[in-house]
Amino acid sequence: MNPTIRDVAQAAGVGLATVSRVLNDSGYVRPETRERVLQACSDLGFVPSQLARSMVRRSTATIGLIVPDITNPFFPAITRGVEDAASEVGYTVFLCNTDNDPAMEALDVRKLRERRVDGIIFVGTTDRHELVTGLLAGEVPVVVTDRQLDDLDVDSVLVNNSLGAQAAVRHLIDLGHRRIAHAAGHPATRTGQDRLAGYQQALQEASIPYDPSLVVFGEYTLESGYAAAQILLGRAPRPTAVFAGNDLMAIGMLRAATEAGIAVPDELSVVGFDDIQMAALIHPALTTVRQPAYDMGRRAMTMLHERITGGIPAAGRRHIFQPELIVRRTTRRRD
Amino acid sequence: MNPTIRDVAQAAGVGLATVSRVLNDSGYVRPETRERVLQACSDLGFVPSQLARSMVRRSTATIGLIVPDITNPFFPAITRGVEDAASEVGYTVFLCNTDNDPAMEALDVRKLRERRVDGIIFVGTTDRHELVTGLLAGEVPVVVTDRQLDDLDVDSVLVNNSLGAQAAVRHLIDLGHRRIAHAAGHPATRTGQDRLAGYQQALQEASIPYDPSLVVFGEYTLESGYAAAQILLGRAPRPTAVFAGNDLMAIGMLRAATEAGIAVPDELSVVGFDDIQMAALIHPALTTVRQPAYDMGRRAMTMLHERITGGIPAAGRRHIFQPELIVRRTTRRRD
DNA sequence: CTCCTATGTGGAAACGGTTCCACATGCTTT
DNA sequence: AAAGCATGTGGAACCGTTTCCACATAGGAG
Repeated sequence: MNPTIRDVAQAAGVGLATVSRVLNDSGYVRPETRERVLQACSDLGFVPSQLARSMVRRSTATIGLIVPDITNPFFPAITRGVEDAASEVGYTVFLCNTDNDPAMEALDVRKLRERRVDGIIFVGTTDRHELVTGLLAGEVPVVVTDRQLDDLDVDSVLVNNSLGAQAAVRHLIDLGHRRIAHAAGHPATRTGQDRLAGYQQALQEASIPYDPSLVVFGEYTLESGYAAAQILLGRAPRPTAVFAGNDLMAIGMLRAATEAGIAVPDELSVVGFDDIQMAALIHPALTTVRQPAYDMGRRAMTMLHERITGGIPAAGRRHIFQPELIVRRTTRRRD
Repeated sequence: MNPTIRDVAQAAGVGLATVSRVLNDSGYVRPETRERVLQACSDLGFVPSQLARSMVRRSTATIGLIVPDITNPFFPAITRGVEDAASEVGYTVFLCNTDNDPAMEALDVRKLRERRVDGIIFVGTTDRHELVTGLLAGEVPVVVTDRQLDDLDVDSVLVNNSLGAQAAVRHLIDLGHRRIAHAAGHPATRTGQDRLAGYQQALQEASIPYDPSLVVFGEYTLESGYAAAQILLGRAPRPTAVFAGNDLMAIGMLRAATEAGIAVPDELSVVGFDDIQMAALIHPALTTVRQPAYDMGRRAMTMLHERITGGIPAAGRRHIFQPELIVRRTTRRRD
């Protein structure tokens, strides 16, 4: 059994309150007494119970991080950013995977509330407004990342998806492409909608008519990118370029193109979104739109911390990162 | 403020103990009473405090997962395995990144102990025996994954690294290679040592003399693979094949080879280790030795759970997975 | 010399649950 | 009729901290 503060007090020949004071560096303690207490602590191998502390302090120095799937290469970087920023302010993080399953999300939120986390960061989860509003109503600080909840007054860390998509498509247009397909993300996600909107916007600016038959929806997975490519590359005349909803889909499309004997970038240009580590490593290296995932994680955590420690106006704040086009080897001028 | 069990009791017109009983499905409660209590719970939006529960139950249904860096593509799969298995038995997991820094590890362990986790899973962390023995002495259940601590009686989930390395090198030998280099992992890690030993063993079986100048050590990173390649490909005569300590290093070597104008697999065969997702996606697709990361994570968690709930003999158990050679496109018969 | 303040210390209540024990009721068994 | 048991309920102690308050001492100010 773990020794308690009482054991320490007895061993050091002092009262409970005194031990607590040296542990927390609060109030007056004679240096000599402090020394005796510290000695007793290490003699007994005393490890204070954060549980007991949390009960009375009504805060746990703990946050919940809800991601769809840590195995998806976009999320580890965000997670790491959150973790690092959390560590710096003494917080520990609970990790939850939901697979975008609303039931799972609700379960995780419940678990986190029972554990009395000081706050929750949602990253790229389904848009279940009720969940978040419930949290907000219960006065649980929340930050949402990689997902825009428009009608909700919640702190968010976002990337300008529309702008990123525009940059990607403009790049293709600048290279002389006119027949540009889009393998979009899930239509129910704001992220997917915004990128699609950016795609349309860029086309419009270049006076290229929007052709719905060149847009197919997927689920941000490699497989759905592969499937989307099979449809899109079958269109006649075949598109000369394609903008994918994310890197994983782009890589799936690359694969489909290779199998179909379509050379990239010679016969087909491809642009992704995210700039996951893999993007630079595949062959040919993927042209993509970079999201600063690590920094987004960090920012989400610092925003959450500010919200937790108060002093922040009640209104939901938004931090919007600007995406950046990274030109590599999957795009090429059309001759 | 959150309503407490007392508020619920009052609202339902019953005693505290009764509320507790319906919450835990324990003891006798009249169905009608149960209904009233449940109603009061949802009326008040009552969320029980796991903190208070944990204090008296002396267990938190919480575990700590310590990984070097979630950003390293081998770890998300393990993490997911742990998480899934943990969820299934009602546990929540604290995630800690250490960057293999012993000081960070010690800090994280301390934090986890203060939080009174029911157990800790170490994955691929530095071999700080003192840390683990300290935990064991303090009767904190521990499982170690992806790291063999020989002289310690601790539960472990391992892969037969030596066997995997042998399979890789034998594959190269079967293809007619004789001058086979090894870009080894960090020499201080058991993993690195075992793979090196497997490499040597395979050479010996084929009566190929061991040439120390063909072995260079790295750190399991892409950069160190790149650096290792620069050294190894400079040896004369140039090796015709190389076995890398892990996939990341292999990919770094691929890159170095490409830059040096050495064609893979025509002029150089490369084998990796791990079979991270990326391995199948790069070009040419990487021949490698597969570790079942997700299953290793799952197994680690179930072992930990068995240890926590007791009934397991005191001796440290080992679960050893067999690695599997996956032949793709970076290896080729030498003509 | 008294009063006040700074310094130092200990006791007890509180945080929100679980669980042991006592007690009440209505049957069945001897 | 008394005893025993199954069912149903409530009170109080306890888990290990923090924190408020009371109290003690010593030195300086008036």
